[in-house]
Amino acid sequence: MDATRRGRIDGDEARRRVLDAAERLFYTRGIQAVGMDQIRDAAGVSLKRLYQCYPSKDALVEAYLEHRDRRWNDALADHVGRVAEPRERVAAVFAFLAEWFGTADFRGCSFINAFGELGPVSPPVAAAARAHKRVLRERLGTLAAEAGAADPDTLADQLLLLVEGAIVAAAMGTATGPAERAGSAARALLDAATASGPGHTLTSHRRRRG
Amino acid sequence: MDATRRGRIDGDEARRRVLDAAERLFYTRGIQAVGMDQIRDAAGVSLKRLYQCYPSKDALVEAYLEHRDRRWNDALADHVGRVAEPRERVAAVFAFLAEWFGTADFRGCSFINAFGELGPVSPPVAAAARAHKRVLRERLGTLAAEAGAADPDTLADQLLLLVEGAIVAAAMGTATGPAERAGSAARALLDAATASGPGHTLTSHRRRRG
DNA sequence: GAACCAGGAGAACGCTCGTTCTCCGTACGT
DNA sequence: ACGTACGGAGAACGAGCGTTCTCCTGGTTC
Repeated sequence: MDATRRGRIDGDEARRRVLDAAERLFYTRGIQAVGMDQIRDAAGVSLKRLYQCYPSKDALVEAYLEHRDRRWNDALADHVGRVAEPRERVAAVFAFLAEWFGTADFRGCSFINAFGELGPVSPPVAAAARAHKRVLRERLGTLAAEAGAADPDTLADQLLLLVEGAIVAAAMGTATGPAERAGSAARALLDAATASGPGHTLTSHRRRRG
Repeated sequence: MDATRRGRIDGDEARRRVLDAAERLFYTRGIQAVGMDQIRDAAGVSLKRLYQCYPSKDALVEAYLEHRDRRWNDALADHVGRVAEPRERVAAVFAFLAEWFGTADFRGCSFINAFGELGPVSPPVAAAARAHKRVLRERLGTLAAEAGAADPDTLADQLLLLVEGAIVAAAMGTATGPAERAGSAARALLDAATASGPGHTLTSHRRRRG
């Protein structure tokens, strides 16, 4: 068996194309709104092949969420990893959000959307969404601790609220510049949490009007 | 025609029961997951009557969102209205959230959920969700201005992010005590926004570890 | 009491969609 | 070159669901 053929596509290639198509469609239109036929059309594979790759729509949804989780976490880690200074690493989270919100096909958080859509009906979806957010919460906890917050747990939760809120507001268009607003709020909270705490860094960034 | 009969229920009574049942079911299980038959069963009316009250599922969904919007706004206004001191009125918003999150059937924000589920497919649902959030954003803007924020618009957006984030985190169970965490963050932001602003109230509430 | 009408119960219809099956062409092995 | 087995296209199947229709019961009116 050759590794790749022309005309008839390879198995791995098919899996990749199916997952790509599913991700784009599920994300932009919602999971229940897109049928397997549309995914087949977008992926350019036959229905038989599609079901060889993923035995059911549920399995495909699970793969979609897993893939999204990995890509999103990697992108965030990449953004944060480019910065060394602890306080700026927190800021990098919101810079990442700003960039993400500017994406053409941005439509909120796949996991919040999937949870709202299927959470009560599908335990796997609910679990995937919670797992995704748990990882994010832990990352924020690390950042808060590194930045010298007096109470990293509290700050981590507050940063999480800002991130979630910014994503939702960006998706619905209810706040102007949600990433920047969330970022400045995060900076203020970080200032307050480190000003009198034990890990005071003396690098006092003031906000514009503060 | 008598106002109320036994056995065969009145028209208004039917509308009320249908809307109540729809609200409970749509909210707890999601809109697409609930069929008209289930609403009929829960409301205890005939299918014919159901379609007399609401000519389609779409119309019922719209009525559901309208009703939820009014009830939620009224409850929030009630909570905030009991408090006079401007800074405490902001805090009352998060006290309201705390109470709401403690509700037995709490499952997040109907509008965020509906938007995630049907936003890309149903313009009316998207519009209703945006309208709901716009009202909330305006209320927060008023509260921020009353509290003497130097930049009420920025603070209003940040409070909105905290509220949205708290709701999402509460629904998914990703933060511990989201309402309280959001409330303390709001207090800190309010402090920072009024400390050097023109409308300084001198009522300086300090956070526990601040 | 008889005609009539409103309302209830649920069958029926048509459509969508997830999943499977059938048919056919085509590339590969001997 | 010929049989074979795999893959593609799409029909087919069955379930779910929004919506409508039918039938029947029971009350109201002359």
